Amino acid sequence: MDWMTRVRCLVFNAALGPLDYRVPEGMDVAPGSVVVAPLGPRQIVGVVWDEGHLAADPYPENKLRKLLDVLPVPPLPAPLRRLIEWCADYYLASLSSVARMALSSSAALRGGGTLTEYRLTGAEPARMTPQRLLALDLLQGEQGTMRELAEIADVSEGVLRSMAGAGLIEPVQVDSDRPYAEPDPHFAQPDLSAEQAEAAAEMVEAVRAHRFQPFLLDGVTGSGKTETYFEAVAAALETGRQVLVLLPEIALTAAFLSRFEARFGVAPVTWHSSLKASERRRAWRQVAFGGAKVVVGARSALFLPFADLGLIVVDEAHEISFKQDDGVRYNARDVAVMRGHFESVPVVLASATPALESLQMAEAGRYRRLVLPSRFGGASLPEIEVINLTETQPERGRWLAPPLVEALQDRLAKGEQSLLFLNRRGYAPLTLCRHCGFRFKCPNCSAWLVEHRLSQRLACHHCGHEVPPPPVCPECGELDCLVACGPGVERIADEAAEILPGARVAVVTSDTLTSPAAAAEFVSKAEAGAIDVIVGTQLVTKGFHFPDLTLVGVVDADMGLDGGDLRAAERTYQQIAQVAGRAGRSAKAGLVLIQTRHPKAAVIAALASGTRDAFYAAETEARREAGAPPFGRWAAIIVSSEDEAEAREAARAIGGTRPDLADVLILGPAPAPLSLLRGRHRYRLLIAARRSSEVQKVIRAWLDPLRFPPGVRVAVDIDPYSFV
DNA sequence: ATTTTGGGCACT
DNA sequence: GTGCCCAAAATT
Repeated sequence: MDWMTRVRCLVFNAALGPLDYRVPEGMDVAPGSVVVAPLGPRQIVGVVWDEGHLAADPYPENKLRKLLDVLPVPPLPAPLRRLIEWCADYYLASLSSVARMALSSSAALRGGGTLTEYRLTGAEPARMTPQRLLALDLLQGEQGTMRELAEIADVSEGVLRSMAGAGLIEPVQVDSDRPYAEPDPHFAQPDLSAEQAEAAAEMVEAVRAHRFQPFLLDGVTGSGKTETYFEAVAAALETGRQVLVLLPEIALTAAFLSRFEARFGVAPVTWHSSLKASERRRAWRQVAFGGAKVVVGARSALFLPFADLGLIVVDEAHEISFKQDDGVRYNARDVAVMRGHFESVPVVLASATPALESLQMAEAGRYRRLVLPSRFGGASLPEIEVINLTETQPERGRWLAPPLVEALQDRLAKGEQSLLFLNRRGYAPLTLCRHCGFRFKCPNCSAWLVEHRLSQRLACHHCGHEVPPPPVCPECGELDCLVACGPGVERIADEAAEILPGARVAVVTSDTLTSPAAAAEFVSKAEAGAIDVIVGTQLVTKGFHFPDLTLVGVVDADMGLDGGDLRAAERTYQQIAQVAGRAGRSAKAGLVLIQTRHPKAAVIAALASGTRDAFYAAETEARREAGAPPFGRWAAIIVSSEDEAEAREAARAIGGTRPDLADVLILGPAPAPLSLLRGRHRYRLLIAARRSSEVQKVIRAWLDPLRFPPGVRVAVDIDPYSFV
């Protein structure tokens, strides 16, 4: 492209718009090329963008500087460039901040590199030791780094090093960014039910046609959604294209990986924030070069530069953790659909409890709804009963009511597993002094400190602030006067252990399952029957399949209902329906007991009677009448500063220039419910607009002219999920 | 964001 | 005039 003497680039600097550069003689660049450009005395990474896509006056020819270098990676593909533009426009973010998410491995951009792996030479050992015998046996056909081989052979690296010295093991130089083993679409053909086969066929057809088509795969818990969409994955693999599977939690990947490997012979490539730099680099490069066929990842995987994408799956698509709440505030579920649109590939949103927005899209004919109405393998859905806490109370100082206690004792006696669900980490959400009434509060946030007995800490769940529990009250100095108020999972676990002497109780939260390895260990213990009672937060509500789990107790069904959140009822429904779905997944029937003070509340009644559609219909009507999403467009403007007065003043200034429009209602500014978060004082404005209004345009025109002191941050949240 | 510049001011 | 500090401008 030697005609292209000048190009416009996105540069990775949040404060700068697109910049023009001259292309030096002999340099080959195209839209999407990742380049190094001079900026003042420095060098900066940028991406060559499409002619005519970024509005700005052309920079005078005589002031242009030359690009310095093109980095050795494929240019970002056009569908990804369109996605970046769409995200920046829709979520009111800068192009460079969105583009940065696509270049999320700086090491990958430079490329190249080798590492040394080792394998058996097949030589006969002159001297044999027990360790060497073990290694020779277990390392047959294996190749890996010293560390990996030591792990496989269960011997120390020293043993292997001596074997290398004796010529039993030889080094092999390998490309550190080599392609991954390819999944085999025919490795293990599953037996699908007629329902599953029918749903799979539709998805497979869309994959083969390379056609944009969103699917809402709506199947009850235990209906085999994963096996069904695996057929679409297989179809994409058969045509040589790549697949992206998004999961809401890293904790779920362990279970997913083993199911994937059972179906396709090898594990997929994983992508999440805790990858090491070298793993991240290899994954990024192979996604870009096409040597990573199936990537399973967290929401950030959405912006990977797939060479030839054939399918996107969003599993547990209703999960609110797909909404990113800092930096670029995007919803991965919605961005996935847009990426499918730009890539011309189908997008599968799989869930047993779809988001109301997704159901509405299906209703409107925009998404194709595929229904799996029954559990796989003849298992039936669990029976659900409500315990009315206003009539049937737990003993004083306890949280489990007698019917739940009896059910737990019964399951323990039968050797079956139980699951107690409470969406609250730690031992107790509030600690106070019974002498003077002092309450432990976070110094950086307007929140109480949560007692964690396992780690002996009082912790803030918002900013990570931690202190050891003091022996005396910090206010009045009284000894032994601190009392824990309210239950957390740790406290429920203690109670379960008291009620059920000898029972093996496991607490499962993000505090205890800190890594995929820890998650895998929990799963294998639970599957082996080494756990009688699981006490967990939302982490245990989905993805797990324990055949002997027959009782689920919901400790406090009302917890999520207060707070006046738009999605409170929907979220409560989803969480309880999901956790209920853990019960009775195989031959033995399941029972779910829901403790509530509001048995008549619509969401509880719907759960008890299994009338999901009626609940969703009523909730949809309520949203329609309120003009709430998906029938209206909502947005939030969050103003924050370490200085309270400065934040208030900036919010007031924004409020003072609000546009006056018929179809846009603007509320606030008001202090945010969490008025202090991580040391920043926060104010917010809420914008409720008609669906037809161009709310992004309105907000841009409103905020663009305003200037704020340094230290004041103004963030816009389109389609907000968090109202704190 | 980072770097350069330029103005105002105290000091010599 | 020189040095120093801070705000404003420029970066393609």
